[in-house]
Amino acid sequence: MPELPEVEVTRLSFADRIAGAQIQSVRVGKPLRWPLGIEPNALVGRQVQVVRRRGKYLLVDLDQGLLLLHLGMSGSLSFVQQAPEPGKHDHFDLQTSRGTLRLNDPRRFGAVVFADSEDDSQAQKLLGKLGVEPLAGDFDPLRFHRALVQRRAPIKQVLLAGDVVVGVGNIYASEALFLAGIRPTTRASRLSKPRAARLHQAIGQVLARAVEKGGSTLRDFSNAHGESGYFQLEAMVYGRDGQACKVCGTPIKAIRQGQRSTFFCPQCQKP
DNA sequence: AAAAGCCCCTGGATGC
DNA sequence: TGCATCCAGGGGCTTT
Repeated sequence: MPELPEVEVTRLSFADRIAGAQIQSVRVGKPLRWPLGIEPNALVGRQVQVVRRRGKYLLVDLDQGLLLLHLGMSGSLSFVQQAPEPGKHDHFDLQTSRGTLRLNDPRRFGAVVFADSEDDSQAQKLLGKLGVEPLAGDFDPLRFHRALVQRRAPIKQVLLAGDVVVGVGNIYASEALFLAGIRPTTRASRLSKPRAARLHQAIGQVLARAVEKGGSTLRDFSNAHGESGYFQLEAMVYGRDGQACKVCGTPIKAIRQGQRSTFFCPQCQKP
């Protein structure tokens, strides 16, 4: 579910409220993707400092170490003063002096991992190969083009891989490629400098807009306040198989690339 | 090195 | 409130 916009919207919805809180108890439910990596009780008494984001990971800095949170496909966080009894899909609770941060994740592809520092091997295994942040200043079109030229895979799959640029998942990859007028099957290495620059711009544009709209709520995404997102209403191609292109009226096509669905307009998007 | 497949897991939608 | 099948916003790991 959660791509960069959903993760960022989630972060914004609780970061200020949890900053400075002291951890009072930790509850773990069913196993998530990876073990926590620390005895839960060892976190009690530590203080939450800031909540950052790297790609689709949330980094919760503590006064000693940090927690890496990933929402996987179906995860969402809530942060409330008084948490109700945990439901069957509530698999992690961080009860603090300011409220309880709770991870709900039916499919359990998500994770909460403790690391002593961002540089240690535990954290680097997850963060080490991540590409550039698309909403940060160091995402520049020429560098982007130079990276793409070395990849022969279809551009959609290069975007999803996350080692060139992070945060672009299945929805926003299709949307950005539509905005850029690029066919998702085009080999990344065949993109000209101007087309790469156009894609670079489209990625920034679509992600920023999605953050503004609170992310996309397709089935059940909500931020830590429980609020839905509305970007899906603005989707140009994602989930619109067979429907008319909003620009030219041509039916949108759905294909599969690397076991993921891809949507594009055969008229507006050139190989 | 890069690319392609596989798989983790649950639940909703659809078809029979 | 039957059963089988397919699909879903991710990504690490293994194999080519």
